[in-house]
Amino acid sequence: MALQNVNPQQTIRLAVIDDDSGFVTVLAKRTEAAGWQQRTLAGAIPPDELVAMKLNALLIDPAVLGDEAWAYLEQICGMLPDLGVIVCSGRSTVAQRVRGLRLGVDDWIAKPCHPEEAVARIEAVSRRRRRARPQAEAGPLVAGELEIRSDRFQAFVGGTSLDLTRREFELLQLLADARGQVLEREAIYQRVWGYAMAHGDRSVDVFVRKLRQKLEKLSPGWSYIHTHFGVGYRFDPEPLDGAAIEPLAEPAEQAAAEPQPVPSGVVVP
Amino acid sequence: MALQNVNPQQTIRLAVIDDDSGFVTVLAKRTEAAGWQQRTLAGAIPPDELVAMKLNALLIDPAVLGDEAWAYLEQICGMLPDLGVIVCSGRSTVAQRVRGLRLGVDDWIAKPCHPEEAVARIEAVSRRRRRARPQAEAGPLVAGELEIRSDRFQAFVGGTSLDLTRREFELLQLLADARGQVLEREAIYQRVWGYAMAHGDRSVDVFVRKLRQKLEKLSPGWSYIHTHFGVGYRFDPEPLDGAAIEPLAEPAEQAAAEPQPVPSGVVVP
DNA sequence: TCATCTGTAAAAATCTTGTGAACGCAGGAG
DNA sequence: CTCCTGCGTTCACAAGATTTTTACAGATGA
Repeated sequence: MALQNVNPQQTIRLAVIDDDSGFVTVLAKRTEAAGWQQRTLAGAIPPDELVAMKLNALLIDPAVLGDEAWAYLEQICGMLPDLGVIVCSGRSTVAQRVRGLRLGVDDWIAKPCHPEEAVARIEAVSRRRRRARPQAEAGPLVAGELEIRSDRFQAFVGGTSLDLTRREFELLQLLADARGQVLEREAIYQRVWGYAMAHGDRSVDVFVRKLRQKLEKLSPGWSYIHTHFGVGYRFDPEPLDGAAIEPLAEPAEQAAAEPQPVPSGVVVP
Repeated sequence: MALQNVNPQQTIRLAVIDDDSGFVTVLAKRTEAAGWQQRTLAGAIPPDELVAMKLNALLIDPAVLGDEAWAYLEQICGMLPDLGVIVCSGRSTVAQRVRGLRLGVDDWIAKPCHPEEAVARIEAVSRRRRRARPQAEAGPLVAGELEIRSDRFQAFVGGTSLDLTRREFELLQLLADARGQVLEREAIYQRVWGYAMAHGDRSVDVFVRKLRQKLEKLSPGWSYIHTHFGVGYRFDPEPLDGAAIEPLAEPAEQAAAEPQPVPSGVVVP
């Protein structure tokens, strides 16, 4: 049970890259009052470190970064589509602001700016994540013979653990939460790994294989993760039809005649 | 292979509530150039009508609404969580902007403002909104016996999947979304493949044939894709004339068994 | 009737996915 | 401090699926 849920909204995790100590201090005061977690960064931080901070928003004054500001913004926005990026700059031209917004910046504020407005804009940018996430409280999710317990970061079949690693569990949970919906690889990667998938990355496939292995080991007779060629994966527990039964009938006519359930473990295009 | 994806995102549907005709006109020019669909509204429009317009974003000058502006903004933002709302006002105080942003407004621009920046901000807001809710809304599209489910990248007839590949599905979805409108090959190719069609490319024809095949297999008795000689294709589900059907025995098997030379496409002069 | 345009089918070219194994890294044990 | 072990990442292939190309016959409209 989460006691720290003081704020019905959600506590926003904010990082600030700015050397205007006055502004940063005033801002920190406000955000603290709002129950946010704020951290000030010295300069350009590698994207993966930002991921590790699990930020909701990043406020950045490009002046701090000098010439590398544009490149950094582009990198950040490209790799972390879920991170709200707000630029807070001194003088700027329309062309600069347009360039920034096109790059993926969510909002561009002019300095000096009232801290209250900055807070409101950060909030507006972060607002999208309001999607109900009752996962922490929701009871164990049961699917087929599988029981997914987010409180244990583990899945079980008949009481025995699948021994999933963290990534494996997160992937399984994401797929299972999607409830029969096809998820594209990019979307999966984005949500599990936290940043944009590089072209040609096969991590998702590899982890799906690991999951399938562990699932089949403890729950043979069920098929859980289905491949959609050219698209992605879909979670949907299906009992494997006793393969022993009817290997005789002709598949073609049968297929045309009745709305057969998708054959087990089959690749659905 | 030139990947000049003109439309990385989708085309944005924008509505404007503003009586500054000069600004609106200039804006319309820019948005049109960007391939967006823009519409100007006279005043406060009921939320359900806004829903019907399937908008991505709404640009609004509160001055047009007078005293009801705040109430209207609150109503809109509360009822249409998927709509990006941008306020573009004349003079405004920090308190007003903060109030608006807290209400749910996504961005607040000061007038006069460069139309290019307005466009960029609308784009930024739409981008964020879109990421927040990938595909939850689009309910299944039903046409004739056909049910197109974008959450599964698949179409069904009576619960049975057509087993469409990704391209086939995208083509079908494009045609079906066009609702009875004739689409030229070039336009189809541009939107499904993402780049310009080379002269003499028959890909569209080939995929239309594949679609027709799969459609007829599961839904004989209906004609979905119609050819317009020298132009392109049009999606419009029509029951085939009763004379042709009426096989006393099982229609499904029969249809599946022999590839009847029935013209798959009704040619409309 | 002729020049095009479209429907079909099948071969050829590409792209995707499943899989096994090597690699590198970080934390824990000894 | 070094060695081991678990975990995540990347690579290389093979097996398949899908897409593109090609060729030809049937349609269409002038």
